[in-house]
Amino acid sequence: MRKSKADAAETRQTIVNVAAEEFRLNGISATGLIALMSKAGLTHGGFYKHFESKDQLVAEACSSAIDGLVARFKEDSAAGGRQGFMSIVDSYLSMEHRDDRAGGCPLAGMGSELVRADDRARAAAAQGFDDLVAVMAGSLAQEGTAHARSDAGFAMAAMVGAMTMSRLMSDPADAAELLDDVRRRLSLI
Amino acid sequence: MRKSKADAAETRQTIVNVAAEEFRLNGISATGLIALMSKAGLTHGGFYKHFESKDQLVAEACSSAIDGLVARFKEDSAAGGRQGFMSIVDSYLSMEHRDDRAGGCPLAGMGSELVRADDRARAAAAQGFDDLVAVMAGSLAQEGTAHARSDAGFAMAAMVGAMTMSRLMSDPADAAELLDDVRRRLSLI
DNA sequence: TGTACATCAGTGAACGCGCGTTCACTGATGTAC
DNA sequence: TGTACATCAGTGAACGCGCGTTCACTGATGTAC
Repeated sequence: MRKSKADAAETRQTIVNVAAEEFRLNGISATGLIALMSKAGLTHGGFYKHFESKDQLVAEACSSAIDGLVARFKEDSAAGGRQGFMSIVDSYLSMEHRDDRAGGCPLAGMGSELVRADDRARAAAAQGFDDLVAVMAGSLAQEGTAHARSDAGFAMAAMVGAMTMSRLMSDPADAAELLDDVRRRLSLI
Repeated sequence: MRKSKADAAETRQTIVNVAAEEFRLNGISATGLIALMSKAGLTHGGFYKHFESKDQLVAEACSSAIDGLVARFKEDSAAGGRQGFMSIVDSYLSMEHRDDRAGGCPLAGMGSELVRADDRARAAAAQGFDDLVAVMAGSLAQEGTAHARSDAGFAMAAMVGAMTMSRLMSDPADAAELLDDVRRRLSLI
């Protein structure tokens, strides 16, 4: 049942998208390829027609998820300046983001697993962090903030940590309080 | 080959200690009980004489690692005040900590995995975050800082995020730069 | 204090299961003439 | 444009392996008398 090139490319993209969600939701090593392919509407045997290994998929799924977040950062900060910067911060540090692991920031969703991941995945994550920081720094620089880059790096690290820690807390009120504290503090940068 | 009560208690503690290291170093789901028991100098069969399940061990190992870190926070901040606070920050955001995953902060080492872990482990991690924040807030409060608690929560979240992100970076210089930026920023709290 | 027996920490084989990966096969797509 | 054939996306069974967990067994420890 050979599929057309267009169909095959679409299938491949579907697998990457499903993987990006599942890895963020359930973790990388806890997500099996059989369940993953089944979620994508396929049987597992065809996996290796698209990817050389699970590690390669991890790297691509990570890149894809990061690219999506970078795009959202750009949308959020369209206004530019301090206002653009704070739009990113507010959107990132929201309870909606906390409760949407599957669609949220991959650095918060898979952070500690990415540290141990394949070189390609780790490199993609590190590059992604830089890209996100660059978007934030871009907004800050418009205001002439002296240390836009390092301020943005600081903010991004704080945001990833706050999101991860907020998800540990069982009481949503505690989570909201932490996110709020961090949001308020970052507005003073 | 029954062992004395004292020996058995020591064995149990050894397993928890080895687990706390291995989980932080290699991840929770990537660490198998057979390898873990072997590292503790035992065969795997005896595991269930001490723990009811792997999940229980995860929770205990997490608590144990957190307790160790809380103790270090207290030592570091013995001077109290802003100086005590910054001693914690400097020690946490060091390259030595970045390169010592096995002995470092469990929130940074297993953060995204703990979010998905057993309720007991997640609760232990959340409690641990609170405990660490409490120590930092204690130091800040001595200076009469108005919002000691929320400042400490902000600092802790930023530290966990910065440590995790710094470990993604392959170039140690990049990692050091991020840690330094965050350290400098937190000194301005 | 000495003896008989129950307890149980630790051993090592075994369990069912899901993992990542491979492979022979199918049949529609793409290509060469 | 029509035909013959090679390509290859997707299927489903199978692979070896390591996982968490169970269990019969061993023999030193702990306890009752």
